Formats: sequence, structure tokens, C-alpha cells
Amino acid sequence: MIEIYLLEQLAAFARHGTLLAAADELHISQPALSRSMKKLEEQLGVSLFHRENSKISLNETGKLAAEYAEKVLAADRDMIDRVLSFDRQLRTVSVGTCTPFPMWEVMPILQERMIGMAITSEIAPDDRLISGLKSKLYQLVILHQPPEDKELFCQRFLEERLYVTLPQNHPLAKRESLRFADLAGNSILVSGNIGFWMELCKRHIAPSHLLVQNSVEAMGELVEASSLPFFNSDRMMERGYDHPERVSLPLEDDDARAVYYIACLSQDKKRFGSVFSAVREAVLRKR
Amino acid sequence: MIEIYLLEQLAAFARHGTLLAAADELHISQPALSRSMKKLEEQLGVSLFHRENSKISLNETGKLAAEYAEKVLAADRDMIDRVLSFDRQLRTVSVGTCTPFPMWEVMPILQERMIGMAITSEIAPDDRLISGLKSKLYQLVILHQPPEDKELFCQRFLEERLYVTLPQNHPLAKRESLRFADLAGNSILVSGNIGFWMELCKRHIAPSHLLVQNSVEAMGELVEASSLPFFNSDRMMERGYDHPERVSLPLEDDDARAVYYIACLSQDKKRFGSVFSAVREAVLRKR
DNA sequence: TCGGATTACGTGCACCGTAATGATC
DNA sequence: GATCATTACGGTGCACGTAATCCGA
Repeated sequence: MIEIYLLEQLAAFARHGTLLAAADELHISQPALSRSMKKLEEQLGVSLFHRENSKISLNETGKLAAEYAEKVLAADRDMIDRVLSFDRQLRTVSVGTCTPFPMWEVMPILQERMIGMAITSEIAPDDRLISGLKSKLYQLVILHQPPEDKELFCQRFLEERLYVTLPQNHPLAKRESLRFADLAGNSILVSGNIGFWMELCKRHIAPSHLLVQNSVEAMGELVEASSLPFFNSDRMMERGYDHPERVSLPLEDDDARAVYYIACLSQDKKRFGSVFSAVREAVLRKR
Repeated sequence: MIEIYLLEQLAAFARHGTLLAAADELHISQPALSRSMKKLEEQLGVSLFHRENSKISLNETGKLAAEYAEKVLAADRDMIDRVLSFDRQLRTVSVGTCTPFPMWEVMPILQERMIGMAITSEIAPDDRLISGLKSKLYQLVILHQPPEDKELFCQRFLEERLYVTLPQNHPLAKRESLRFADLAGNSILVSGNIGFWMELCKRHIAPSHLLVQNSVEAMGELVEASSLPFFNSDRMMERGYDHPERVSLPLEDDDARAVYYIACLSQDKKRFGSVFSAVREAVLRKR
């Protein structure tokens, strides 16, 4: 069998056309490369080069060999990539969530209970979360509908309620609470990347009045600089996104209230047992 | 990059399940293999084995690695195969011929003019010969029809005429010559592997009367032991397949006479120049 | 006690770099 | 003389084998 380092050297020579340039790239001396190419020919038992005094170049066989050398090298690199990524997957908990807030609660729990594991999270719609769980793209998902699938283990998590934050002098600021319908005709700011909430907002607010801000900085500046109302939530406000100089009113519509569920594959229930019990405690603390 | 010898060792371990058995197959010692597997894990930076005292086995990552190792090894072997076979092709003149006789003339010419080259020959129908020439399966072909293709260089070669050899007491033995029609009702022997002649014989002789002998020995024995007529040719007889105690009569039908043509790709004309001139001389000598 | 893995240790080969040589422009 | 390949020579790392050790059936 031909060793990889010989094929790497052949491939480098094929790219550069001279032993000197290839040796330079490979960080070895020309003599070393010259010997390697001889060795390669010897091991294959065929001639790969035209040699005329101080000029060397690939012959037809050599060109073919270089072509196939690339394939072997690609296979070798592919093996390394696949093994490394598989191994990393084993050391990673991937969490899919329908909206960011529950992740804020889950992240510290995972960091504490899944020691040594990397944790990644991603926002996606509920259906993508469930299919991702089954295809093992995610090991845990946070939904806003309890799944009916028997292959999944599911546990109720926290609740969240949508608010609207308004300047104190806004016509609606005197109210106790609001409904989406009350907002008609008002432009209103909303953060991008809020998962399923975005779909909900789009259902209730006309597109021309819904000012989506994908950058957190832009959102912050607009809130400060303008007197526009913006969407908020009880959980956001808990986390410091309250604005004492403004008025925050809860939305009374049913679908402005979400209950979150955390789920895994039934086969992983044991693995995440301590996570689920920590989640239960967190729910009790919030009451 | 991971070297091939490490992947071979991993693959051998994956096949055998113990270091001892794998080391045995690889003709190395267990310690050497044990160290190699450690080295492999170290180079990849991941764990590939469950180790419990005097028991070692692949973990999930290891199984995946072994699977991909096989692919790399296959790519490596494939490279060697392709290069070797390409190289051998460069050192081989493949001749395709429509029937064996012309090859007898061409073979000594090629052996003399294409020094150091291996020579292979194969019998095939004219259309396959021409497509084989274009696909470089053959470098030279011998046809019995001059091709009209401009990409081919073609030169007239020898002629051959079909004969029938009969016992002296055969009813037809008194004739000066024959036509296929005269043979009606007679069983007649014919060698297999005579290329296009076989198609011709089948056109003129009823299947039940055409006794095809694929083995040269069987043909020889049947000729000796029976008084059956058999197909022969002027060129065969020149070569010692004459039977002095029997009568050989030429067939007068037009298609019992063949003119051979030798052809190559136009781009190869120079390469085979000396072969074509030797062929011209051979034709002149035969007149 | 045996099968099987690992550790310890010494050795030789194979690959490497430096220097010199050869060859062409 | 500059560029580039090859030959010569000496050094060293590393993969190997042998021997010893460890561990479980």
C-alpha cells in the first residue's frame, strides 16, 4: 500500500510543477521530495515522471496517479472530518427551541447537569423541532404545544405572556390591559428572532405597522429614541427588559399567553433525568 | 493526516476483535498494534476504544472510524490498480481482428517492430473492432471491409479464400472447385473462433449440418477419425493445415474470398509506421 | 495458568536535512 | 552565475520486536 505522505507529496508536486516549489509548500527539502518521488515510482513499479537533467515533470501515468492521489487524500480527510464531528456530537447537547426565553432558563441547568458537554441551541418552528428530535439533530426541544407522539417524553415547563410597552403619554397607556385589536392603526416595534411569537404578531398586526428589528442594538436605540410602542413579555421584564419610565400592559388575547414544554426522545429520558427534575424545581420556584 | 498503515491496522482490528488476532494477520506484535491504536486515537484526538483491563473493543466512534478507514483503503488500492493498469496499457499493443489468420502474419511483425511492448489480440466483429479502436480498447484492428472513417488510417493487407477439404472418395472430390450450394445435405466440420467466417458459414450451411468444434484438439481428432468434410483456407494450408491424403477444393462464391485491411487511429499512424511498411512488404512477398 | 492488553526498553531502518555535484539556461 | 534536480553522507525519530507486567477467566 502507498502511504498518505507520499501521495501528499505527489499532489503538491502536481500542483506546483517543480520539486523546489512543492518542497517549499510541504516544508521539506528538495532532496527529500526527490527521493520520495523515486520511492513512489519504485513502490508502484512504474515510471511517473519525465526526467531530463535538471527538469522533471509528470508523464501521463503520473498525471493519472496524481489525480487518484487527490481522491485518496480526500477520502482520508473525509474520514477525519466524519470521526471528529461524530465525536463532537457525542459531547454536545443540541437544544431546539420555539423561542429564545425558555433557553435562558434551561442553559444554566444544562451547564450544571451535563458536565463536560458542549451546549448548542437553535430557534425553529415546532414541527421542525419535532422532526429534528427524531432525526437526532436535537437531543432536547422546547415547544409551545405538548406533542402527542408516544416516542417522545414531554414535561410542562414555564409560561410566558406577551406585553406591550408604551410611552406614558400614549393614548393607550391609561388602560389596565390590551387586546391585539386595540393596537390597530399603531406602528409597533418587535425584535426579530423571537421564534413562533413572530408568526403570532404577523397574524394580528398589519405588515405595514409591524416594525421588525433583527439587531438587538437597533432595537435598543429605536426604543430609546422614539416613542413607539413595542412588544415585550413578563419573562423579558423579569430579565431586566423593563422600562420604569414607560407603561407595560399585558395582552389579554388567549394566544398572547404561551405554555412551554420540554421534550426528548423516550430513549433519552434517563440520560436527561436530572435535567427534567431541575426543570420541575425551576417551575415550582417561579410560582 | 492519518497514514495508511494505521488505517490498515484499525481495519484488521475491526475484523478480528482482538489485538492478538489482528496483529497476527498483520505480521506484527501485539505491543506494536496496541501502540498504533493509541497513536491513532491521539492523532485524531478522540477515543476509539472501550478499554477494561485485558479487554479492548471499538466504541461507536471507533466503529465509524473503521468504516471510513475501509473507504480510504479502498481508494488507495483503487489508485494503485488504476495506475498499474494504465501503465500496462501504455506498454501493450492491443490488436483486434475479425478472424485469426491475419494475426499470424502480424504477430511476428509487431514483436519485431514494437520492442518491449506486450501484444494482445482478440477476435471480434468489424463494428466492435472499429468502436474498440476509437475507444482505445485496440490500437490496431484487422478488418475484412475497408472502413470509411476519416479518423482511421487503413491499409490493404492479405487475402484469404475458403476451401473445403474432403476425403478422396467423397462424391464431390472429383470436382475442380465448389460452391456453397454444392454442399447442401452434407454435414461439415468447422472450427469455432474463426470470427466473421462463422457468420458466413451459418448463412450458407443449415445449422443441423454445421458441426462447430470449439476445441482445436477435438477438431483434429474428428478430422482424423471421420471422413467428414471440413472448412479450410489457402492460408491455413500454407501454414501446414494441408492434408495430402485428402482433396482440398476452393469455394468459388464471392463471399468465400476475403480481403483484409489493417487500420489504426490517424493519430497513431506515425507510431505504427514501421509496422505498416513491414505489412506492405509482407503483402508483396505473398504475390 | 492461560489468553490478551499494556508498559518498558533497546534497536534498526527509513526519512530527513545539509552539502556537494550535475546540468541547463 | 542562477535555477533546479540528483547524489552523498550523516543524524535522528519512530515504529518495531523482545521481555516483563498486569489482569481476568
